[in-house]
Amino acid sequence: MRMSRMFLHTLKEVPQEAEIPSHILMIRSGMLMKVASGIYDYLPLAWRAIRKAEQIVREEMDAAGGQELLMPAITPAELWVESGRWEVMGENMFRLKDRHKRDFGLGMTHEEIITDIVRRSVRSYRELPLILYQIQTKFRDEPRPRGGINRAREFIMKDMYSFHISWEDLDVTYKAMYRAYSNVFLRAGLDFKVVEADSGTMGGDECHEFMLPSESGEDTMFLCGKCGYSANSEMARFHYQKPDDLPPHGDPIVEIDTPGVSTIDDLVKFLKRKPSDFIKCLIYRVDGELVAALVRGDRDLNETKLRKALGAKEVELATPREIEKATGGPLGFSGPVGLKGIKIIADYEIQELRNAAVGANKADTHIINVSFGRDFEVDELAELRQAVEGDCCPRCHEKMTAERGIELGHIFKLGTKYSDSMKATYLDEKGEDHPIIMGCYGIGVTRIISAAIEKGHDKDGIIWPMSLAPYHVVVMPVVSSNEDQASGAEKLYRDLLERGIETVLDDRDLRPGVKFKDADLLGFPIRAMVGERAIEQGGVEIKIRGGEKPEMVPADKAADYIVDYIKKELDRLNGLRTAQEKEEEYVRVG
RNA sequence: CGGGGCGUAGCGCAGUCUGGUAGCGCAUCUGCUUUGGGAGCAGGGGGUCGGAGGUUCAAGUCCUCUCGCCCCGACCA
Repeated sequence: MRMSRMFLHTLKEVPQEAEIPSHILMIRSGMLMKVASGIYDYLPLAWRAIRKAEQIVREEMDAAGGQELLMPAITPAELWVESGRWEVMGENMFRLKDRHKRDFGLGMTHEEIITDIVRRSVRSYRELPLILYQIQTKFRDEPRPRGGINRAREFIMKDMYSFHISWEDLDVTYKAMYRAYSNVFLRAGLDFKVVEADSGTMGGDECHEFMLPSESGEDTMFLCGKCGYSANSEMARFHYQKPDDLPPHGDPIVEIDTPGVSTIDDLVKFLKRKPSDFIKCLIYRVDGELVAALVRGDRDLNETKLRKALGAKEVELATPREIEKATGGPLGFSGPVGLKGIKIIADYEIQELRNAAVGANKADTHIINVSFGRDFEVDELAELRQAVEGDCCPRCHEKMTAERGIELGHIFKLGTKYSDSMKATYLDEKGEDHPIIMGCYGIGVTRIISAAIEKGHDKDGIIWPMSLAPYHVVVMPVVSSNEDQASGAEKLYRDLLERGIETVLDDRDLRPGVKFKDADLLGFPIRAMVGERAIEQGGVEIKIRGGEKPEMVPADKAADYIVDYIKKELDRLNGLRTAQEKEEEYVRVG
């Protein structure tokens, strides 16, 4: 590609819409253009990188026994109604009607569609296991798109689904996917971590997230440096040690006026006490029933833990009216003292509290000097609070660290959630009917690109891993109007093209500085320069993006040098993959 | 959905408080000079000031409504 003909518009200034490095650089480098919030044009350079990521994913999925297909993006409501997710997906789903007023949703994930395919075709246990996947544009009307293509409303995703006769068989594929996912990210040069996660509205059992540690990430993960325990913030448990002796109960409880003071922040100022001296009393609707959940004032309640502790399907904060009905007081003044007719569940820490302040279940009133066990009891103690940095590992009791991360992929054991509701069954050897056991596995393909830039950049621009770079090398005559330089560069350019190297020739008649800046911004892994110095010495200056000083290579060896370097670098990334494969045994399906 | 901020040329911004002929930098076009890290000079083009209504002799500026975008939070297959 000649840069004089390339559709490329780089920006010198930081676009006002962008905040995180990958978003800024994708716009500045002319890869990305916003069409609407969370909706982007992928311009030629971005598209080349995306296609490379896709290809890596495709190769690894095929190697792990997957078969690629393509499902529609426009999906009929009936299928979603069958699984119950037409409601569950709520406003996250883009919806439309056809001319006959029939309801459709734009695909945000395809469990329903694939389950429909399988139930209409698979009859026998002999056809299982089966692994199908697609790489396709997904649509999600995110409440808040952010970070450019990191969290977009339209994005490219690989979604894979597996079908089994048993949980044991699902395990085999799950492990194979775990490995295939690791391979994908290693080849993309991404140093990922795997964490336990909650399956949320996907339903199902075990699941893992593949995370790229990054400041720009939206998720927090908890990691134990000693035993390797890792979990996302939703799932992260911790070791709770009850103190051996607690201070004695203090003065008797007293009601005090707290006019209009209802948040912990305001109470801290009003009563001049620490946040940890308060008890947060949250009223939840748990599968239709109201429950009071207690955590210390400085803690956040983890709804996933609450849901699990109560063995419930759904937990949601109660409405102000429900709170009033349950406690007799308005929102912001709930407390456990004297609270009757409602189940109370508390975080373990609550039992340590003495002389705490709580809501009095009436307007503008709080109670102080409250002690657990003396002034109130609870129905149940459980781990309800969110883990924080410094909590101890639930397995080995070592201190854990917290780190931000970008979710690159997610694998789930679904079980029979969809096969039950949509009646996808197979016949076993005895001719008996059973629901098919399912797994599902997603990778954010476009997110691989933003993540790679998030990790691979410096003050001058992008530093692509060889495996994702839109082009491997830029050949640059330093002064295009100089005939020797132009013809030297042209020759190298043609040599490289002939040898199948993805090359651009910066033949634009611009000042050298502009071309250098663009080359750095666009992040080509290799820059081959033919300038005055090179011509004098009969060589080509070769500079590795992100590397040290350029190296002068004899002109007749330059193409070899570049070809070798690219091969070595791609081999290195592939080598990470095979090296890790040897470390662990795993079973490959297919 | 709650809180905060912003919409003025393709991009980045000033002008809005205090109403009076719409500006700057970058980009772009023409010419000349220049050429190893975002050149210089000269000349040119480009705007329904997000939209609608109102106040006023006069609105980018004041008032009302509305749309869009960004950030924090809630949410997140």
